[in-house]
Amino acid sequence: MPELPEVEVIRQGLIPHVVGRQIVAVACSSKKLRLAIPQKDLGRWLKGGRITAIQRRGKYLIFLLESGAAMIVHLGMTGRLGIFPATAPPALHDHVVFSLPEGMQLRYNDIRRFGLIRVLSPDQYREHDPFRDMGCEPLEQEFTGVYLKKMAAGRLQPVKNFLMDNQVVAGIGNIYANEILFHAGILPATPIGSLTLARWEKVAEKTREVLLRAIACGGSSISDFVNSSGQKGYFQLELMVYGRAGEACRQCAATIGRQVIGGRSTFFCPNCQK
DNA sequence: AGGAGCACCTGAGTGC
DNA sequence: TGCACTCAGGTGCTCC
Ligand SMILES: [Zn+2]
Repeated sequence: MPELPEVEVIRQGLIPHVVGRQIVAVACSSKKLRLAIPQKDLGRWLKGGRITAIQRRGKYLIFLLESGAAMIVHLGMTGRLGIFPATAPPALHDHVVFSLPEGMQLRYNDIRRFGLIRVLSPDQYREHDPFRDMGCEPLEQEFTGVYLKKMAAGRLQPVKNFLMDNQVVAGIGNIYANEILFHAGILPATPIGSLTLARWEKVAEKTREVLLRAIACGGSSISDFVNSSGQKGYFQLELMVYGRAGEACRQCAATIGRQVIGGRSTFFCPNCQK
């Protein structure tokens, strides 16, 4: 489900319900996500704490607490965060429930349990940047064609793998890597060593455009993505290549191709992308 | 360095 | 109705 746009949509949707509120209680299931849910630390640092901000880094959400502690959440493939009245019936695969004032709850649900929840104490959060190895944020000023060309120097991999490398750019997953390369007019298998600065500038520009447009659309709801209020996004209506193998290109009517690159389904227009 | 293959999970879809 | 198989928005491991 969630790449950068979906995570950002969730962040924005949660802010009015969660920031400034105190967490009255925390309840978790005993099933493990990618790692075990840190039940003890949730009790120690989240329960009774007040959330002062929700930040995003790549596909990670960071909940900051008044105490200086932090909770880091990654949604994996099927993770959801939603706001519900405490009276709403629990859903299958709800794994953590944060009770808020006025009978509301923040619930973490994850069918496949590829998600991740980490709690950092104030000392840990202050002394250790958990994102120090992560690449730059594609919506920040530092993300430019020059940055991409510099990071690509000496590497040979396909441009799609490079864009999905979170140590290069944070937050781009399979859907958006495919879409960005379509709009940039570059075939996904192109080795990065051969790209000129002008083409890298195009990649940077289209990355920003695609991600911002997807956020404005409320994300892509391919099968089950919903925002924190349970509503679907509609960027899937604007997808040019992702999931469209065998269909006609929406720009030139050529047949959209599919190949596996880096173990992931890759879609492209053989005519619009060179 | 980075590719291939696999692992972690559940569920939807397809073909027989 | 069941079974076998493929695929899915992510990450991280081992082996070459
Ligand atoms: Zn085309």
